[in-house]
Amino acid sequence: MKASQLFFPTLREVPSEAEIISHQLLLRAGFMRKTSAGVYTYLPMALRVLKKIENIVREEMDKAGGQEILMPIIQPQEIWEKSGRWSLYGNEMFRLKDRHDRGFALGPTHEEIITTLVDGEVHSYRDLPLLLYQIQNKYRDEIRPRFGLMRGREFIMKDLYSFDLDEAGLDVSYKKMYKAYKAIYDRLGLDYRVVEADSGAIGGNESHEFMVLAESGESVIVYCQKCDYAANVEKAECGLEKQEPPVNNQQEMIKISTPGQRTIQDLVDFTGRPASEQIKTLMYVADGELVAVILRGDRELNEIKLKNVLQCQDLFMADEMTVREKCQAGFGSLGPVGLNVPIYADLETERLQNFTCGANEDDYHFTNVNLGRDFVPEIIADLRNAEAGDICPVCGEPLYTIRGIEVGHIFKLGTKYSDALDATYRDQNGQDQAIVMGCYGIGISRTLAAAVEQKNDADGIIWPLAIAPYQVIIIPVNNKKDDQVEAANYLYKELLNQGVEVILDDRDERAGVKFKDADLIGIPLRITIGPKSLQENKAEVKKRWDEEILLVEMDHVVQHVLDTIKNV
RNA sequence: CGGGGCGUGGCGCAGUUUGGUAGCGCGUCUGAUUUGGGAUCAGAAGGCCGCAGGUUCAAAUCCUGUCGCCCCGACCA
Repeated sequence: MKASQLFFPTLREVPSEAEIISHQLLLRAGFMRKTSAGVYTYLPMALRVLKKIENIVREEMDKAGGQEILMPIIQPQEIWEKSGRWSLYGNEMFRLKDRHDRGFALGPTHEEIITTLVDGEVHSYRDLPLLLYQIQNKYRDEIRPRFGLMRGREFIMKDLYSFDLDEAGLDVSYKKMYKAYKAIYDRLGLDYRVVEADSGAIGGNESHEFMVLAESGESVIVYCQKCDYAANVEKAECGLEKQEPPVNNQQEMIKISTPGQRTIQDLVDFTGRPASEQIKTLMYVADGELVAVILRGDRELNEIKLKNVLQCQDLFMADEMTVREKCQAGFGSLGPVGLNVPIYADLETERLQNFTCGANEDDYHFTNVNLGRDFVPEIIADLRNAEAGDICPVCGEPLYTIRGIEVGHIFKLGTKYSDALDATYRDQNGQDQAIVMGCYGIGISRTLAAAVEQKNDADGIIWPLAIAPYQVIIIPVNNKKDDQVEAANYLYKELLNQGVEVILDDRDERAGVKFKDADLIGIPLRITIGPKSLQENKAEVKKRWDEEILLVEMDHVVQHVLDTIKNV
């Protein structure tokens, strides 16, 4: 492609709306433009990248036995009501009506459709297992779309659904997908980690997320350097340190005056005791009932764990009015002692001795409080977020944290949807059985953004070769010099003949502009034809991720490029 | 949904407090000189100041409404 013909409107200045680097670069490099909040138009360069990602995904899905289909974006209300999610999905679902006032949704996901389809067409154990997938636009009316493609309201996703006879079959399908996903991210050329994830309310006992590592990632991962353990902090189990329980040295509980001290930090400053010897008390409303949660002062509650322990549908923090009514004290002076709501205690609190907590009276706290003696929790369970320095639940070594962008998620659905939508097959004994399902997603457009987020420098994007919009860009330094133009044209044609995806920057621009643009759009290999090297009948070859400039004999350039592409 | 901010040529912004002929930089177009990291000079085009009302002799500026966009929050007391 000749640059003069290529539609890639680059910007010198950073668009003010873009917050993170991938968003800025994708706009600046002329890959996309915003159409509406969280909705983007992909320009030719981005579309090429998307197609490459899609193709890698497609090949690996096919290799794993998947068959591609294409389901509609627009989905009837009816099937969502059957699965019960028409009401459950809430405001995140785009809803619309047709002229007959019938309800539809723009599909945020496709379990309903595919299960209905399979229910209609699969009747016998002979028809299973079945792996069906699609690459399709999805729609979620996010509360707050942000970070460009990272959290859009329209996005492209690959979703595969597995249908099996039983749990054992599901295990096989799941492992196939796990393997295929690893192959995909290896081929994409991105640094990633597979982490154990929360399968949440969906049910099923196994779930993994595929995380592209990046500073700006929205997910925090804990991982062990010694063994393979890695998990989303939302899921990571928090074990207790191996140290012996403290010797019993319980002291008499004392009430202390703490005027105006509300936060844990206030109390650390005021009492001189570290946050790890304080207890914080959080009040939640779970399915309408007020509950208290206690944690060490330096820990964070994990709401997902709490929700799992409480077995509730609906969970949110209580407002101060509600709390004051029930507890005679406001936030900041709450504590477990004498509290008339059920207490859910984090594991660690049992280890604490003589800790400090609110006295359920404004401006007063207790110190030397002890669990068991001064109050008794309803349940003691793992309720907090994992942190760096926690011990690995597998091998006991300290854990580290790192941030990642969730680009893939696989989980076992079991029979949740097949039960709800009555998708069954007839087994060898003539009995109807629920089909056992799994569901496996990859955010295609998000993967594009994640790649930029991970691979960039001050000059622009650095595409991995496997997904670069073009592999090579040829820049004649001065397109008024016939010998340069001629040499550039020669290489351009030769590379095209070899099937290399190449841009010839034939624009009437100064060298600086062409270099800047080449760096910005992130083409992996750059061939420069300039007067100095051309005199020796050589071209300069530079890798985008490398400073080194190689002088290559004109006759060897094509082979050199082919070798480089092959070896990376 | 709460809080904050912003809508002024394609992009980035100033002008709004104190109403009085709409500006700057980048980009675009023409010409010349240039040509190894976002050139220089000369000239030019391009904006009913988000939209709709209102106040006023006069509104980008004041008032009301509305739409859109961005940021923070909506969990750690």
